[in-house]
Amino acid sequence: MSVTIRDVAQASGVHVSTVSRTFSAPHLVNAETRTRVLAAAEQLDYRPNRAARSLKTGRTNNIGLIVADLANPFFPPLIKAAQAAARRQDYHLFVADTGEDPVEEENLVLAFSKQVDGIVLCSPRLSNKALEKLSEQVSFVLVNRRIRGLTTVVMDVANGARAAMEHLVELGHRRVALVAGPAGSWTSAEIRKAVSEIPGLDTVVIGPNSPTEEGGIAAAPRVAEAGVTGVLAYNDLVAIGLIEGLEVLGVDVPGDVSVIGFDDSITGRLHRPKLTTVAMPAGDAGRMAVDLLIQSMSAATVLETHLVVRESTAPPRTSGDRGAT
Amino acid sequence: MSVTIRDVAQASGVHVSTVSRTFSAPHLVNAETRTRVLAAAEQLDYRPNRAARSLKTGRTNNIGLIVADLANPFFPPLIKAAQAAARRQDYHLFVADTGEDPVEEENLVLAFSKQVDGIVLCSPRLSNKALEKLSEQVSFVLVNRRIRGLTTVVMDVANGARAAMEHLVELGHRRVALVAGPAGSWTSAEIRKAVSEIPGLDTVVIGPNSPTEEGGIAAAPRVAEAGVTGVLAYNDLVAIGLIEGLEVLGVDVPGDVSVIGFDDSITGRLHRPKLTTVAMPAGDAGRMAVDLLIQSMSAATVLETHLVVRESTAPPRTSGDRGAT
DNA sequence: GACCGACCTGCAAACGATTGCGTTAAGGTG
DNA sequence: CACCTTAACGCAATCGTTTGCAGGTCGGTC
Repeated sequence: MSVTIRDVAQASGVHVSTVSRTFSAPHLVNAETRTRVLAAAEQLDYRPNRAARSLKTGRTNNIGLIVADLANPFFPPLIKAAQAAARRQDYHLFVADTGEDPVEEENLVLAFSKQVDGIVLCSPRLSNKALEKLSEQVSFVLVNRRIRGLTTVVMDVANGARAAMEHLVELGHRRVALVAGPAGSWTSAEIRKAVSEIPGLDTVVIGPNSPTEEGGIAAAPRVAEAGVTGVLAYNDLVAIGLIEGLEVLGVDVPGDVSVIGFDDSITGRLHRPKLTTVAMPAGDAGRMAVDLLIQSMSAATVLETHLVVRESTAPPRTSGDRGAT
Repeated sequence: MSVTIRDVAQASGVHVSTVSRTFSAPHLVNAETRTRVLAAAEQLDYRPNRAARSLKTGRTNNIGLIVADLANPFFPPLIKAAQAAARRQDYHLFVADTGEDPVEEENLVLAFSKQVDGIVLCSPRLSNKALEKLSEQVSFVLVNRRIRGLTTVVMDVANGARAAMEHLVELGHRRVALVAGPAGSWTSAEIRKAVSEIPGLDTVVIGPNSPTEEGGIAAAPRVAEAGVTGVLAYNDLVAIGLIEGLEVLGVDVPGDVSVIGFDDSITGRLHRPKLTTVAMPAGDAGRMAVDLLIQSMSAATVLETHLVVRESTAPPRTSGDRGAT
């Protein structure tokens, strides 16, 4: 049926072990023999059987990537970079999404565990305890979730949130809302904590919310009632939904209320008004996570974020002239 | 190290073959024995080794999904649905993107071929000949590319393009542009052909273009010079880029020029002006493609598209009153 | 000229599951 | 009671690689 190491051995007149070595330990085989074997392999179109290889070696050269929601524009750039990084080192990438469901998340980890060398877990919703237990079965690196003792790559959302709030303060806003993310979200908690520590700002927290456009729309009435002039949303999707919901309620952005998103996703970038947002290095995170996994290093990496000021923020009406000078 | 079928056999006092059968052919083993084996497996936390299984059986229970560009918002819903469909049948999904590069596309197919039971190839850029040759090495299903003899799932873009153009005609437009996609794109060719057959419409084709926002921006000057009042763009990203580019040139959408996109992606949905676009059943396509692959059926499936009229289209200035009645 | 590395290469036992075949026991039929 | 069928299970070969071990050859050194 398919061409095996044995066929190549026969064709080049050597033993199978020599063929094996020309691929996995070339320095152990004579240069001349090696070229002969490679020629035969080429001619027969031989391709090693990864199942057999991993059965013997215990390594699969596969890695798994689990995200909360593939359709959330935050993830595709991360996945793309992760895939490219994996491929560069001859690894293949399994991808799956949990639909924000912790149970499914655990099932996926378990399902992957016997078939990958490691897992990149993005924005996990499982408890610390559950994650620590799982880490005994399979090695993984966490993205945007920090747990002592586990390898992590996190983005500095706290700093991003501070920058966003400072931007609002500079524009003259004093009373602002934080439209938070889902309950189990580490980043949402980080943002919340960071924001609460900012002095001179009257902050009302609205949430938890679904991290989607619908979440933003649903939060709009509560934002409108809160009497705020500025909003930091959990992500771009929520920000956009919020803007849409506010529009329906007759509230103008950025005229009446300024809105800042999170992620700097393509959807936010192309939205009108152009979204002021906190840029997240999703691609860097994806790449680093798989590199750490493949080198099987343990580390706690922090990636910088930065504020991108565009058009969804402006001075509040009452102090408009101050910001317009 | 890890718990194998042998451990389970020992723990439950039966032969390994019986354990194997309780998992892969339960009806061949006595009910009582089966529960005993299952209990032991559960207690030992046994999980079958897929490498060993696929080595013996020749099947991997993996499938590969290759797309042109993971960051293009058209694909994530397709990937999400494909992954869900695969998972429902205990398959896992490899994902990779080619960056629109035919060479990388072929490399990926080859790299996957020994490790999957089949490949879903979305919007392939390879030649018919190359694809036919590859199909001898590994079975695949093509999405949005029709080739006789190969299993395909295509969306009826021709009909979508006709509906879009008819919409423009009804609004009073007579001279329109088609901002085409990349050179190797089957859908772009289909759209072009369909549009050329529409009577009573003066169509200028602009392209090929990169299927991205940048592609749209780059095409804007040529659209402005073409003296058209309506545009059908290759996809939402191009449409949005085009709108942005036109805006810079002082051309208003939809006031001066109407623009229609393709895909109905999230990015287009959230854009302002709300994008009139041809909705593509990406999720359906992803699901069907993996289902066809798993059932290893060959078929040529056509999925319907439909026009979604929103706010990026309006009557042309010169006959505005006609459309406004 | 005996001995010693350094290099290559062959041998064969694994890795963990699947599966055709053979054996045994139980039950049914005439 | 002899015979046959069926159900349940054990036996052992096998899938394609990897890798520790054991030669074998060759050139160089004392």
